[in-house]
Amino acid sequence: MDAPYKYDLILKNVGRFIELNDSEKDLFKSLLTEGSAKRKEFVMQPGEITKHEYYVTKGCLKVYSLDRNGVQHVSMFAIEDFWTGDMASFMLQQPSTYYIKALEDTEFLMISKSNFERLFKEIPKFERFYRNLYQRSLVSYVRRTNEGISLTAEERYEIFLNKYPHIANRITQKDLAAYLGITPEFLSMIRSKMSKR
Amino acid sequence: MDAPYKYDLILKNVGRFIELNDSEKDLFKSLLTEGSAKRKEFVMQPGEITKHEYYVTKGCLKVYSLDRNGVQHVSMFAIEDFWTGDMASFMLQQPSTYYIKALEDTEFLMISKSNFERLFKEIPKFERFYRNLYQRSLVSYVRRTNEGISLTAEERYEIFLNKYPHIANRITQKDLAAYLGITPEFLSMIRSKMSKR
DNA sequence: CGTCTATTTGAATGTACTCAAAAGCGGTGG
DNA sequence: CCACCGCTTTTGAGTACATTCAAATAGACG
Repeated sequence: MDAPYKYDLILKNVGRFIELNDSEKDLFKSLLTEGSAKRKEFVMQPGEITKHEYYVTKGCLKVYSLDRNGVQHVSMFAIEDFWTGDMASFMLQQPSTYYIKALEDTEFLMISKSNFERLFKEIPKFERFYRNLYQRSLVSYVRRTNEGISLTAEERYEIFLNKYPHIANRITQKDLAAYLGITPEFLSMIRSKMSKR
Repeated sequence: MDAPYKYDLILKNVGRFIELNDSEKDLFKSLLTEGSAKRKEFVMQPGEITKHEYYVTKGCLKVYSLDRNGVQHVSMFAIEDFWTGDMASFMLQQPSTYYIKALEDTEFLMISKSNFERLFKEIPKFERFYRNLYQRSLVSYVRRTNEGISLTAEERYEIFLNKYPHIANRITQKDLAAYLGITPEFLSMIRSKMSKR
């Protein structure tokens, strides 16, 4: 009951932007690999050349890097129905600078670089799918970039809570602080200040 | 000698990711409109529904918004060979929150929403072009987002100088400060501190 | 040349960080 | 099922980064 469900989920995701017939669906599915990671396990580490893009079907992944002072910075949290990975490393096939770690027992589907290319060759419609997917991601990253340089930590925290309440209540404050770009101590202060209102 | 050059430029840009034959080139060109803006002139203002995506062939555009305190935040500077616009507004056809203003006398090519759709219908290869274009933009926005939350203003300033020296020397410090997300006064301090080393 | 805007400089303030220590909470083994 | 251990969260004091406001100076454009 579990295995087919994964594919229903990803096909529905793809179906937002393109329509596939049965043989195309089968081909697409055949280009995917199943993967999983237990809580606290790494899916990827810096130095590796990213071999896959990931689509999470269950659980939660944290994509992050360490700066030269050893401080974590979270690029994104990927829960069910999220695509993730290190695009720069995947695209250019150069060593990644990111960690991907499971915050919960997690299941995902992966597509390798070569199957990604093959997908475009066999079913050109997928160019359209990814064009749309990236277009949307771009919109949200442009927004997040602007928020990062123009808003206070408190404002960014409130935006995150409103936009991703279902993520906020699955992660620790420490990880959320690393996503917001502030220290856990400061996030704690913000919360106590906000609760007094 | 000027008008044809514009199209050579954009065809070369497109040629990075897809190959077009002559009739495809002609069709593509026919879906573009030429535009221009004098220094200090607005190309777009908040409240408008973005009708076009822009490709700059000469000059420099500043894409920015005002926060509730009236402070400018620059999303990007677009010089020759840059694509720009307000993707969110263009994609969803909802009112923009951005200004686009010419910092120099600027010339650009535009593609309207309906021609954008038509382009995909007539020459599906363009899905691939924009898929690649957006993929690249995404990589740089992911990086910029991480820089915004993890680096000091001084570090972000140095990165900008190294990455876009040709832009840095065309814009004012005030505009650069608005891009970095700091006040012009603070950028001035950073510069004087750096020059003392 | 004059005017308008950008840039510089400085003092006072606010936002966010560092370091330290205590309190809370969750998972694990006995 | 309880007790312990390790990690997260809280709290606080002192500090660094960045802003605000004000005023002087420098530059650019008409």
